[in-house]
Amino acid sequence: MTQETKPVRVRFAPSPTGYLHVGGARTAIYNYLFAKATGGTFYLRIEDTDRKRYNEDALKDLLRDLEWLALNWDEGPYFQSERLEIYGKEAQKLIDSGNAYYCFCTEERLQTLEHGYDRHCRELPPEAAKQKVETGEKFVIRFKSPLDGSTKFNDLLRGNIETPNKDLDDLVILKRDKFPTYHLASVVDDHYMQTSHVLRGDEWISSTPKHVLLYKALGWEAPLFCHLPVILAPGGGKLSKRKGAASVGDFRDLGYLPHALVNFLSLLGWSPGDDREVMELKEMIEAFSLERIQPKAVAFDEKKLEWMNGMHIRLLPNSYFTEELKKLYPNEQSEKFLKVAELLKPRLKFTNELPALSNYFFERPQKIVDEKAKAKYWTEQSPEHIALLANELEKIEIFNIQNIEAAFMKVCESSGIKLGMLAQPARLAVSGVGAGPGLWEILECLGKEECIFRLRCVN
RNA sequence: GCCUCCAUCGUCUAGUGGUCAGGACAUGGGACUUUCAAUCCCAGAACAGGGGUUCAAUUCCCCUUGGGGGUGCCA
Repeated sequence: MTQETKPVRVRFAPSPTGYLHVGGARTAIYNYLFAKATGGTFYLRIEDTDRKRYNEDALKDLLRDLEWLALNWDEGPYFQSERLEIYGKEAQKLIDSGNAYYCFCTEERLQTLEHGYDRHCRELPPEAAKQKVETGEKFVIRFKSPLDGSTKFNDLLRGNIETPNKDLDDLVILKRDKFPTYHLASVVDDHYMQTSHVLRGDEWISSTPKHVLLYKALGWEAPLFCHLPVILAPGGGKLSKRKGAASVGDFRDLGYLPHALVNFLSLLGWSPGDDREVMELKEMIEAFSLERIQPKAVAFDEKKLEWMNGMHIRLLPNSYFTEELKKLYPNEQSEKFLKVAELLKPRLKFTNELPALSNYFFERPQKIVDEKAKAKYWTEQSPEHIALLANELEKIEIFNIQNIEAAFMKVCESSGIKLGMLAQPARLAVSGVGAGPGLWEILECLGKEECIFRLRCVN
């Protein structure tokens, strides 16, 4: 009841140990969308409590990737490694209240155990334990899980989940190096940072009862939980680099638009409830609700992502492409950029295809590079036909599409060949490749002088 | 092994007791006859299986099967 009236505060809490995977990105997206949809706050927290796996580059990449995706956080990043004192204090509170205990078991001893920790130190008298601590013996602090009864919580997607306490172990909350484990750190932070909803991957479902118990032992109200399904590789199984791109950085390098990725990822496990798929961020925010997330694990279909990227490329303003072209060809005059942008926009699938597809508009092709098209369309008579075409084009006064087409038709008629056998060789002569925008458009864009030069050059 | 979550076309999904089970990607075919795209049209394609509950189950319950996750001094 009270929780419903609490302001929404959600977080993305990655651990800087590797690249930001699409699964993590989607978790971030859902947190972001939920915050924006409810007028809440989205904050970033870095869970860097594992000193062995900490990776500075991973942290940099993570921040860069989130920024690239435009998932702008309202607060943070907060770093758990800077909050050690707080966790230590809370762990001490749990000791004092009898909800946690010191454990002095060595790693060697733990390794001999077959089915997890056997609660060996649980019944050690507090005084004895205290003495050991004071003499400098190494220890961890474990949570004292109840031995009977059960713990339940309400998952926003799955409803009630109840776990018998006998299945819960005495988890470590403070490690030998005085760093907290995820369990303690996230509970403490989510409390003090007033997190209203915990939206995280569903690999956390089985630890949630332990977290609920921790909240209870600390006398706190637990946030609402919503466990998000995982993203699987196309054929099923874990998503990994081996099975294709898996990290946000990979997709950026492949030429995907950040918003296309965000749009696609948001639809992996969620739908707006109608048939909309290609959506602006604003639309997604307006349509977003937790209830519409599916609990089912989903497969990553890169073909659909490709399609969606194309859709978003077509939605981009022409100015995006003219700016890119300006960067690629700084010495060119700008009125050409708009024409090229219009011609290329509908046939781009990836933004990084622009250099290769636009090249011949600005630089003369050295030779015909498309051997396949050449084999299909180029004949012994082609140079002759192209010469006739060049002559015909030369006569044109107003070099526009209509007149260019008429010139082609005239050559076809006079030499009795099909249009394809003239147009394709001409395309190869002018652009070096066998595929692209309409030939008349290309020629018009190139201009009369340049066209004739290129055509005559081939001979 | 034990615990736990999940289950609609190949894939992402709509659906919440009575629907010709809808859409999208992908696939196949067609149109646009200079190419490649884009675009438009058409087609094939699903309720995992078995029990219940009900006049009626894709929809509710149980079991099986399949898949995921957990079982760390990793997150």
